[in-house]
Amino acid sequence: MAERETPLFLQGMASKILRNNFYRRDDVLEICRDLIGKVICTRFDGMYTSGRIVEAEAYAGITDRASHAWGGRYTARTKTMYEAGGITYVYLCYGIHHLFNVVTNKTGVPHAILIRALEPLEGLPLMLQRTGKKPGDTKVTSGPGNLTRALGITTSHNGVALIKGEIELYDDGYTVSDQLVAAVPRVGVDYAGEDALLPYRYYLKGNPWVSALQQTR
DNA sequence: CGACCGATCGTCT
DNA sequence: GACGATCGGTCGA
Repeated sequence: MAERETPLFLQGMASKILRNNFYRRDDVLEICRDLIGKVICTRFDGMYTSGRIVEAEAYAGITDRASHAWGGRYTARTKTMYEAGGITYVYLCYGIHHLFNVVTNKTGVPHAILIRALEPLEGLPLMLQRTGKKPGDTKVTSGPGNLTRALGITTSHNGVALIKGEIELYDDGYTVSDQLVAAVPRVGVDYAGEDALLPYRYYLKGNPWVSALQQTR
């Protein structure tokens, strides 16, 4: 069988799929920052979409009160995070929203990164159809719940490896200087006490697709 | 604008 | 039985 095809827009570019050596590093903050500017592609039932990551949050495992794995919680839901990096962690939030995370680090260390916003690259009409949004609405891929709806990701994709063709991340050579990356507290984690103040939310400064709230500069 | 609220259901206590 | 790593609508200033 022929090698799996490269996404159309990446052909001819100096692009490469992110492999396990990218995800299985120790520093979840470093990986989170590195994800800013990378490309997510999904292909479900022949329907293809892609977008560039402009916002993400790190969840630093058992010592992080904001993480589902805080204190070493190991349940049917959180066990995915304890697997080796390079897979998804997708869970249902508020009974409505499917939130997409990338699992990092090695087996037994439940680190994860929540992808919060994308700049659409390909398949925007399909994203608009999936979300019921109108052309020009930047909320189509802004916010973790909106983003998964646009990409077609649901909890049925929990635990899927990020190199199998359904959900993949790429480095297409687009570079993001440190000057353009902001690090601020995470959204919606007031329950986490002082850990709610940690600057674990990274975003591309000035990018219109970044989800609302304190777009400092 | 900002504050508030309902939706909706899996997960954990 | 309570509570979300959210969103979009409404209401009032």
